[in-house]
Amino acid sequence: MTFKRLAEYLQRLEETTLRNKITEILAELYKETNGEEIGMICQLLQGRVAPLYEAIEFGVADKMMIRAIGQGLNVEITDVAALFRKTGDLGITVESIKNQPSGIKYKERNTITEVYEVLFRLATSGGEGSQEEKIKLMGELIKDLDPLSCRYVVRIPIGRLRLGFSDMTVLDSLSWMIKGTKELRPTIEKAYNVRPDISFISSTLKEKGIKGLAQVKPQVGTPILMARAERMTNGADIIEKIGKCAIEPKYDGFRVQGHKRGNKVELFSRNLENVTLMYPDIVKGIIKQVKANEAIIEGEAVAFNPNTGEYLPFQETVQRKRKYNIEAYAREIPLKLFAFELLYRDGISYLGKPFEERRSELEKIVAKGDTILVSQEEVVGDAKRLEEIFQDAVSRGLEGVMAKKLDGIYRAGSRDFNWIKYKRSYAGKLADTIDCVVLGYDYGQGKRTGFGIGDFLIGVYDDKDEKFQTVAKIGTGLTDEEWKKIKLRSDKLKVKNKPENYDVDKMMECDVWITPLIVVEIRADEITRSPVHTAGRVMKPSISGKAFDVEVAGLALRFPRLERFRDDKKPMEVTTLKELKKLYEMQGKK
DNA sequence: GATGCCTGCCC
DNA sequence: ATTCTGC
DNA sequence: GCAGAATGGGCAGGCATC
Repeated sequence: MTFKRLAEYLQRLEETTLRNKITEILAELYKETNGEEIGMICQLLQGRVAPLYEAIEFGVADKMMIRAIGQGLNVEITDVAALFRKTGDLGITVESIKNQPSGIKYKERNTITEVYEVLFRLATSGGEGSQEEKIKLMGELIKDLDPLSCRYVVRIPIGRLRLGFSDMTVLDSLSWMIKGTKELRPTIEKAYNVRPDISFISSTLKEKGIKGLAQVKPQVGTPILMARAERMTNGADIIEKIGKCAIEPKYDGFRVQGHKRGNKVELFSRNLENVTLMYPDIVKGIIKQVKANEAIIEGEAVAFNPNTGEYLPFQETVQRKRKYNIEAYAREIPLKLFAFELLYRDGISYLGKPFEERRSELEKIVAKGDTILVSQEEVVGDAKRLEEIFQDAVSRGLEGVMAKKLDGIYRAGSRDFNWIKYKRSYAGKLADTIDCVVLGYDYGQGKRTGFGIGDFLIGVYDDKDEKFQTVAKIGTGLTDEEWKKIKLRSDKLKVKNKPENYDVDKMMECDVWITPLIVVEIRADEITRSPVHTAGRVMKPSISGKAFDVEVAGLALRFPRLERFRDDKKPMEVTTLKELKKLYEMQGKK
């Protein structure tokens, strides 16, 4: 099949928002392919050339792609960037440049296989000169392909196909290809969950039918898609939703799935990256403490201070995710793994077994020790007790709690109410919001292009410096109507240059600056130390004296979102730097 | 070797 | 991560 | 309620350049 033919299908898909229709069109597309092509197509639709658990990344995003478009079409990079700002989509950008009369002929016969192979080479290129190489490969593709194909070939590496469907709909459509209905989706999904390789799944279905997936079972060494939790904001709702449930603390670390066979252990991140070499302490812990020949367990890894026994904030924990200096960091910032799931053990899959059974089996196979701790849990049947546990968790400095449905299966890859997270920041206390002033905004991408705004920069006031200093950009919490409204209001306040009394890092520069008059109430989970936000930040000369380094990091907001507009407040009444510093200090001692 | 920009991946 | 929206 | 698409802060690491 030609890539052009695929592009025509993608255009049809992009034009409809109806998921049933999308499913049908995809099935129609598959019918035109052979077993190899369907694998490549499904893989490319994920914006990749290999499954997540293979360490093959494009290493190409917006900036590199802009350079590739410039080189491929012989256009100034600044012009490409300008058009991108306007269109909010690099696919549309390249297509519209390509549609301008240029006299350059393009081939129409590139096959999907050829395009896939170029993208694969691009993704596996590395080392000195590799950026030039990637730009060259991408540029040649853009030069060779027709305008419509260019739209999609550019969107694949940057992972923004924007077709209105993703993995789950692809699984539906594979069912549709075989049966003309979605009835095989559960079977296909079950296989995909334990072998998250869409190329394998789709090719197998095409060549062997649904029977081909019968042998796909959890396997040590192949990561299983991780379950995620829905959110709720109070104990009563949780009990009403799932009844009697198990409550566990919610730690602020990162997810780890551990695979053990004999004395060999592999670790995977939530995104299925193989992270075995990064965490030798967890590997040793699993070998020592997990009493099963084969097992797949899951938990949250959190760093702690070995001297005080206190758990460390996320910003320190995450430093353990590294490629170099591993042993030194492991000594300085050791990890504990709070195990909360058993997914597989010695030939038996626990994915479809109720939580209580997974949990009791987990307790049996994890021996007491220093590194792997089975997560605490309490089964509760009433909201009052749930709230008590939640309050206790919060006072211990934890993020909140997780509630797990007692008879719920492990819903690999999906987010549903078998797991519910109840976080501190949902509780809606005034202490978690601050008032800020809008300093500028950026043009949006995709859907937000139409609004002319995608996010806005906010700051607090430092009455000592008499400057506005930044704490976050806001890109969520507004309805479509509110986006349109704030854009209109902002444009009335537009100024040509960044005002003198704005203290903004280069990284946070905005497309449009405005007079500081719009006041917003912002919710966040936490105040963190920031290298790029300027609230309270102090700089010092760098070693060479030619640049500046951060001496005291600024303050910023973690998971910032708009709570509401505060038209009743004046800009001079927003939170001051002094108040923000106080809030930061207070959160340390809860 | 220092710096800056960019990317991918944690949340 | 959070949030909004079409189906 | 699911699935998808907008968007956040901030960490390490790769590569290019000064």
